[in-house]
Amino acid sequence: MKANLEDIAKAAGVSKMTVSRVLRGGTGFSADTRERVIKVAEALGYVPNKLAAAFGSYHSSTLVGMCVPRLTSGLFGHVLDGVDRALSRLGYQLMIGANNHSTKEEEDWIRQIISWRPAGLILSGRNHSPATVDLLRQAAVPVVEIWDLTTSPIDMSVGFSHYDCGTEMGQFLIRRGRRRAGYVGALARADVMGEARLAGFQAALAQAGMPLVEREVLHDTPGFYAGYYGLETLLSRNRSLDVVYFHNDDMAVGGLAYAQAKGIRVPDDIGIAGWGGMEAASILPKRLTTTVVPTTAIGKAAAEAMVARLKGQLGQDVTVVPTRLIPGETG
Amino acid sequence: MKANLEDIAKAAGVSKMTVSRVLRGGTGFSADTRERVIKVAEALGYVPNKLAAAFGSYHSSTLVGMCVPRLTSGLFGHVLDGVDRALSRLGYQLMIGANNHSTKEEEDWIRQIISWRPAGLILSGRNHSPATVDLLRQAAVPVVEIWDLTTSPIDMSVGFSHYDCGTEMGQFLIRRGRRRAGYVGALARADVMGEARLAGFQAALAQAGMPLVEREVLHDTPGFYAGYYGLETLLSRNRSLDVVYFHNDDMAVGGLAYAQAKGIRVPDDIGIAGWGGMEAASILPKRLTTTVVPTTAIGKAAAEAMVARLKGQLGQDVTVVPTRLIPGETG
DNA sequence: AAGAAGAAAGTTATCGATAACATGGCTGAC
DNA sequence: GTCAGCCATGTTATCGATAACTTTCTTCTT
Repeated sequence: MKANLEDIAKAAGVSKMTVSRVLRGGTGFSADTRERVIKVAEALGYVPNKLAAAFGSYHSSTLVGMCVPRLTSGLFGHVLDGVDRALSRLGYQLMIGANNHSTKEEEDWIRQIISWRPAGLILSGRNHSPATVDLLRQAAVPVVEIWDLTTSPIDMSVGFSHYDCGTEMGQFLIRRGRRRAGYVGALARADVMGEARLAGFQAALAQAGMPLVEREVLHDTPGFYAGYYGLETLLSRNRSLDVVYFHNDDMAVGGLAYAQAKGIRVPDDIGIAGWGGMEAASILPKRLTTTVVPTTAIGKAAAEAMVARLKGQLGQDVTVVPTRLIPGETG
Repeated sequence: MKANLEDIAKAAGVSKMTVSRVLRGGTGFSADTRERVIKVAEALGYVPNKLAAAFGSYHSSTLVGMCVPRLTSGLFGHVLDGVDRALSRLGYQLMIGANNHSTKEEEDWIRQIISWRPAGLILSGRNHSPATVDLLRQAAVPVVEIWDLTTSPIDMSVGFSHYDCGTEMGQFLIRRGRRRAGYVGALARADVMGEARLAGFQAALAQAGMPLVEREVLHDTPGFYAGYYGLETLLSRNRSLDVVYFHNDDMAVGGLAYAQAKGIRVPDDIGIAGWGGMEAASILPKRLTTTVVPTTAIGKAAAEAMVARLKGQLGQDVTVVPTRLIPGETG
């Protein structure tokens, strides 16, 4: 890595500062100078040093950190994509991390990231360790919390209410005549937002005077297998259930597979509802009853809120994105 | 962000350099000094400035860049996860980008990333623009290319042969008695590696004296819908096919759904084979015939090769990871 | 007891870009 | 004709940590 501003300056017969101004596309130089500098920079194969730029002035970092629960989650893949598309177009770089649903791991990650003096951070979830909140406040870095909206944000936030998702689905299933509901989840302590959906679901049942008949929460990745075996466990305990709400679509599809394998008719014998809106769910023989989350839009909105803040514009502090309940044919 | 090395040095009554040595866990200080410095650093809530560290010395960057084709790909989500787990444990940070199967976008991304002087880069694929190769050579940055192994690497590489995947599947299907094969793919020009699988597949057919009867390549995301409509198109052109090889599992599952919807029996009327090993495929009523790719292992191996290089150890330049053909019940 | 060897510090220069301020030349208004 | 004011530029200081030396102080050997 050879050429720096000084080399260009010498070759073009101007000062470093003028080169800097030209290359950043500012003002304060003639068209003639501009052309000369750009030509020289290209000839020397100049590669800017953002390390130096960001270090020298606290305003010029183009680094944005983003922390998701798991990198293998299909939903968050789309959120990440939405963020990346919006940010990279504007010249920002994305640093990612996974917290595995642990506030401790999130704190460790933030400690690392903060030391890079990022322009902003995007976090998923509202659950942070006290040390994390301290750290963020001290660093005075813009923060967008995405995914959940139920509590008050640190700074900005983009998302929806998981509780409301659960309530809406509960009410829908009751309207469809379901009376004996069960729930299959995963990672109870860790995934606060899954718990919020369950709480909303139970609230809807309670308001209609029904209990949650049975629940099973596995200590496993919330995927197909967990759904399959979760439903098996639930039904082995109680055959009278007429609908099961799953932690997410992956698990619901697993449950569907179990029902099919055992000759249990869906939705006649039992209803099945998921959450999240995985792509696969929409092309099953029977469309899954679920709640679709606008993942890419959340990512895009988060990136835009961040950029607005960085540009000093007055952005919205809380952005609510609508989820959509898909009636489907399994509920 | 207040405290820096100097503040700690003053408060502890030592020099900046000593503080630096202590906090980096080097040598050259007494146990007494060490304790004092660490206590002061904690009291002041010191957050290191990696920007300054990386800028000041070219050896201390802990930034690794990784570029994948699409962030929404389930397979690459797992690769990313493997890389992240291995790297973050060692204190490295991951900067990501997506190239959307375009060497131009990859080049743009690399240009951005290089200006952060990363310790290393992980790229997916072997197809790079000449300018990219130049840039990488000039920057003298360690590079791990993952995913495909068929051509000679820039630096290090981790992956397998897509061509061989295709050949193996072709031979397998022939052994199962298939004679009239079709192919459904997507994004032909862009996804070089999908094309390599097809080439291998065709080579296997040719060696057995069979042609590829029919092929359909959609200009669409290689997902469920593309598979569904791809098979529909293929069969509308030629009903005599007895097996169809799909670009990936997502598309194969879409094809499976189409067959089911139209009452076409699988594997009796037609065989279906995919590639990649998506989780969902393994729990379908009939296990999908496919090739499983060890995604997480590839990520882990790539990260380890990178770290070995960064630590000056002599690592393997080419790591071959085995793929596994799953016979399944649809082929 | 003198000198060598090594541990525990301190000093100085440096990385590359940018902010903030300083300068010099030209234009236009009165 | 003069001076305000703007434009194009140059100068200087600075960000925080680290590499490479240098210095000081022990300790051990012969």
